[in-house]
Amino acid sequence: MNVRVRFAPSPTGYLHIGSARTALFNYLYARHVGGKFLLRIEDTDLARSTEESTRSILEGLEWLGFQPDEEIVFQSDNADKHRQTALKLLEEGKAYRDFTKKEEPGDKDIKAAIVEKARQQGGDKNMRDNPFRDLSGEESDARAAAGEPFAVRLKVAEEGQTSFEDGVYGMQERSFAEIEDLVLLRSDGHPLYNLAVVCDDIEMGITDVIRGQDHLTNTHKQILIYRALGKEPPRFAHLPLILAPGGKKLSKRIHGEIVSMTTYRDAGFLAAAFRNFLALLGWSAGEEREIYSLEELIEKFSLEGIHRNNAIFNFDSNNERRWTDDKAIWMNAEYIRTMPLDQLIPHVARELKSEKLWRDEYEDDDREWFETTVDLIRERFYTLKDFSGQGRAFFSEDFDFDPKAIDKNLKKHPQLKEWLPELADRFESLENWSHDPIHDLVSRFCEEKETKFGVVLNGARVLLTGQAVGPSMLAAFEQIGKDKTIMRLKSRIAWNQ
RNA sequence: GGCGCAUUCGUCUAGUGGUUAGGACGCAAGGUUCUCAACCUUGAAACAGGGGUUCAAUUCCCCUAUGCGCUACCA
Repeated sequence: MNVRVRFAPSPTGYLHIGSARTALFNYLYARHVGGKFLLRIEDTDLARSTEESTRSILEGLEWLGFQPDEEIVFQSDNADKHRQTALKLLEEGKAYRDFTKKEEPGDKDIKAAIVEKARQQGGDKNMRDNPFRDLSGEESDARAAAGEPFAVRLKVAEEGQTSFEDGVYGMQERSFAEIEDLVLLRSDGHPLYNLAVVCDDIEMGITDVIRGQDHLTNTHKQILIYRALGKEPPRFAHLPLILAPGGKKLSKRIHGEIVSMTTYRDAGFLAAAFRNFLALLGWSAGEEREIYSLEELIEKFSLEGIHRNNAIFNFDSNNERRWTDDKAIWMNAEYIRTMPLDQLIPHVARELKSEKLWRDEYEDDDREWFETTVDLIRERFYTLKDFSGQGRAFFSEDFDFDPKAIDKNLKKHPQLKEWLPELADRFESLENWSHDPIHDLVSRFCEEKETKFGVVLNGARVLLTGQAVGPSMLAAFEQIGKDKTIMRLKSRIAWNQ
């Protein structure tokens, strides 16, 4: 049978890191076995679903490169079918009408109220004590005909258990005594999650459900629905969760933007690097290496390599340098400095365009210059943003001077105020503007002034790039070019700051 | 409260009934250097606790602790 998997987010916020990894694993699994990767938007909770969320999720997926193989399914479009299915189960006696009045939510937090109620009921709760469970068909029909509102509940058998072999967690069993007669249809006719998921998964021909471990107990309920419908359930595999530092829940409300995929896209991460990072959060190929291309991930991916324990996404919101996981930052830097230059170039171009630093010549006449420059400066960059930030002076005259750099490398050596313009004069007469002649000239200049090479070069670095750190100055002179080098060495702007 | 899942360096993880418990990030020290990275070398850093089983347990079993999940006419 051809494998068909789906990623099924509910559009109640942007694509967060846990969902992104679920999408990744579904994608890798599908590609590994040559199956299809589908996308379903679970927007049945009209009150909380927004189009904006849907758009944001789609954007996140697009950035990561996970395009669905078939048309996107919107769950709300199938509400009628879900309803029909519930009614069919009702007709067949596999479900029943519950005429209990719907409880209005109290003032308290819904979640807290549920836990409180559960605590009071303890372990003694009889899941089959609903008085309408065994109501006669005639009476049930009559009350419904009279217009009395009802919810539809699945009639779970008294005795027995559900079981399934989870692709990650192994054999899972649950006694019926632990499963309530779950509501399929609300009293307003609205189909609920478990029903909708099962119906759609059947409809879409899903063979493997790979989702977060938070659905582990739902799976038993869903299997009951499959059975009631006379369908064979798909295979299931549940993924460990991604937690915040300290092992706490990673939440949009508390942790904010840091959990959103678009944050990483906008912060200058490469999708390839972030995918790679995500893949290693809860999965391993069992080897001592960290860098994997998408193709390699697809080739090596297997459910067996997925861990059972939750992983912590490490970050420190009080530390600017550690705003997100160290390893993610490292991996992005690793990609930036080691990936094939021709693959990096388009990303840099996009960044420069968005910062208005792009010139069309970079694509034709100055293409070679552009490539060499990118190759030179990428060595110490962490994100694509650095190309328009730290690397700005290579692409524009409009760059800022780092005050610390001025103090440390310029003002500490007041003689540089005379020396650097003098060096510029010497450069004027240099015919061959390339590394070796520049080196010889500077080194003779330093001997003459009886100063260290570094003093002059570091001073020049501040005037030429505005930074205290950067690539080799000799290479920088060459790349920035003779005219601009001379001009910047003579500039007084930095000195006056 | 009930049910379920989990527990190897700070973090991501490898691994085995007998290992100096390996790698990566981060951290520290040193080397290199025009700066900073990169790179190289080195270092600190872990089997949650208690019982079993066994000649031998980090590995198998049980208990405890801790964390997480579920416990809705949410998804």
